[in-house]
This record gives sequence, structure tokens and C-alpha cells, in this order.
Amino acid sequence: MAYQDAITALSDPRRRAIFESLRAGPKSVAHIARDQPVSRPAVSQHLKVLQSAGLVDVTAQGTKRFYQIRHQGLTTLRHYIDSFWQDTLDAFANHVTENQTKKEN
Amino acid sequence: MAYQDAITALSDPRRRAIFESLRAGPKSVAHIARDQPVSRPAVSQHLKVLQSAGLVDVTAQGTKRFYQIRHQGLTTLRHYIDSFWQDTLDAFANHVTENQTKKEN
DNA sequence: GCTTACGGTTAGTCATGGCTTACCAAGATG
DNA sequence: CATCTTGGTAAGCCATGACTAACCGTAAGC
Repeated sequence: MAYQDAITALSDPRRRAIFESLRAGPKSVAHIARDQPVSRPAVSQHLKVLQSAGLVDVTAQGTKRFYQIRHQGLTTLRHYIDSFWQDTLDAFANHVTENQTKKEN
Repeated sequence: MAYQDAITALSDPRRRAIFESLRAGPKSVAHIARDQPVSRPAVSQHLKVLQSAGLVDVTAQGTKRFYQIRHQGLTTLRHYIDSFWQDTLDAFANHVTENQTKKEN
């Protein structure tokens, strides 16, 4: 949902590896698990986290479930990062001008 | 250093709160800790992580140490996120065309 | 000089979360 | 229908990491 969930989801190395493996396109759970050094249930749990973070979505096709990257999740994360630019640059300018005023720090 | 460290550093809610509190400009450790519901050593440890992730840098001024946001750390993180766009869009196009070819999935 | 403020480090505790094993439901295949 | 494949879920184990208390070094201020 929010950017917090996206960051939390991508903070785990294995989850990041799974997410990055989807760069190549949609994959089934078994296909993803084949390239990972952990069990299939572990992959399934990671995918659940990625999905509820809005980073992937699923397309059922028979018993197979294809996961793929969802760009919207990455967009919210990018907005969060971008939001620091203007804020901090303004703040830094203020800090320089108020440098001599000796406020409570 | 790398984007991995930045993501890991920002995955912790408290560390994110500390980092976001620096939007307003450089602050001393005591000043940061004043707004956080944890002890000063805890804040110190978080700042250490943020620093080694390249997200903040320090300016000593007497016994006080002013921490501020370092934009370069955010830049590497943004590049990582951006790197998914072209890759996944290409991959999706391929997947659509190869849809009937029934590859091993 | 002595004392106080600032802040980094260490040791030890406790909660979070990633993993495996076992289990179960549902669609595919004969 | 019986069997196999696919994959989600639960219980339990264990490592990681966030936190506090206690300590230490260093620069200010009297």
C-alpha cells in the first residue's frame, strides 16, 4: 500500500532477489523457487509480502499463479524519495542563514 | 554505500523517523533524540547505520555533532528503482509475444 | 584545575521475522 | 474417479537486530 510497506518488503535480501528475478517477466511460483536456495513455501511467503506491499500482482492460470512486477508500487516509493529533494535543500538554505542566530540545537 | 544498505537502513520505522526529522535541516544528536521515544544511545546507533549507508553525514562543531541528509545516498536508491522500468516493460512485451510458445514456466 | 554537556561504544535482553516441515485445497491428467 | 501438480497456510525453531543501562573520552564553562 504505502511506501513504508514497499521499503520494508524490499529490505530483505531474498525478497529483493525474488523481486528482481521478475525483471525478466512474469513467473510461476515454482519457477521462481527453482532459482532460489530456499524452499517453495518460503518463496510463497515472500510473494505474499511483496503483494500486500503493492509491488507485485498475480494472474491465476489453472493451478499456476503468475507473479509480475507492479509499477505502481515502485512509483509511490519513488515519490517518497523525490520528496526529500526540495525539502532538504530549502532547509539547508535556512540553516545557513540562521547559522549565527544560535537557535536551540 | 550501495542501494542495498540504503534500503536496509530505511526499512526500520524509527530510523526512517530520524531520517525524516532531518528534512527540517541539520540537527545535533540530542536534538534528534528529544523528539524520539527512545534513548539517546539508540538514536546514536541508528545514525551510525544511516551514515554507513551513505544517507547522512556529520559535521562536528565542538562536542556537538550535526547530522544532515546526504542526497547522494538517495540518488543511488532512485537509480535502483528507475532501473526496473525499461527492464520490466521489455520483458512484458516479450512475454506477450511468447505467450503461445508454451515455454517452461 | 574541576565539573558539566555531548555523544559514541559495549554487554546483555527481548521481540521480530525468515525458514522448514507438515498439511490441505483445487485444477490438470490419465 | 484416482493421482499428480501447483501453491497457499500453520506451527515451531532460530538468528537478526533494536533497545536500555552502564561506561568512557572529549570539549565547554565556571
